[in-house]
Amino acid sequence: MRVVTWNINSVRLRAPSVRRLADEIAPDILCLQETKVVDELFPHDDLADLFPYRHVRGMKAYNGVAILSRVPFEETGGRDWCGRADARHVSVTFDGGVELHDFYVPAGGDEPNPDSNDKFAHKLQFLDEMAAWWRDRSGPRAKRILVGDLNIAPLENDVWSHKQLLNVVSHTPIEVDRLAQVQASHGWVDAARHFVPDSEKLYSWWSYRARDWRATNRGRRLDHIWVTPPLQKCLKSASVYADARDWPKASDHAPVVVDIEL
DNA sequence: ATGGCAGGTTATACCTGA
Repeated sequence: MRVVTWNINSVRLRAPSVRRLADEIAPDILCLQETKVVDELFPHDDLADLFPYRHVRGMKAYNGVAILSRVPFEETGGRDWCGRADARHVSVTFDGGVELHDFYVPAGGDEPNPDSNDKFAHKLQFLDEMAAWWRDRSGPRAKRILVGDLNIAPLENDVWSHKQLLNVVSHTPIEVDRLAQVQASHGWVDAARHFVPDSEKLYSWWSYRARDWRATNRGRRLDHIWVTPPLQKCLKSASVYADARDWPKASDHAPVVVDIEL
């Protein structure tokens, strides 16, 4: 089973890129973030032949998440966080009981100070609610997968310069600590780092602002795939499909790919 | 050291991204 997560930065603009991704790497399950479209206008017709099963939750202009699948799922869910109906979470349950959750964590604005920056306060609250929710959902033997744009690059080699990004939102110690609490709250295993050692650079996002993103390579690993301990031994491979960052009208995020033997 | 880009909007400047 190939699970892919991708911040697509507008699913209507890039529906053709979903087709190309399907052609090139054939995901069984594709989780999207920043779809930026209300459910009524989601491009179902463009994608139904590739992914007959779809659970989408969007809003106008901002955020929005979607799970597209070649294999059926039984139940669908997703909840609001921080008291806002802002389309940042959907979930599905597959035959056999494997749960999949797709998140889009708030970016957090510019200034890493929750007292002066409401967006950063929102990000921290979102992470705290996630940690509390997963802590309360007992069942360490449950088979669960959590994917998404978590908007945090936790490790030193998840960014191009640890020192230069220490005070930049996405890599500040306060966020990294909060994300570690989310991870610890349910025993989540970082699937990408299960295969790529911490000593090795690994990114999933490169800014649009670089003239040549590949040459400067100032990336960050903001997109993640986590699994619960019972699925750890099922992990077969993990990678970032950076080729997609070079496609015409590319998203600034590249897809993250994990193969799991379910 | 700085600034650089992109998507969406009852747009044609401004918000958000990170």
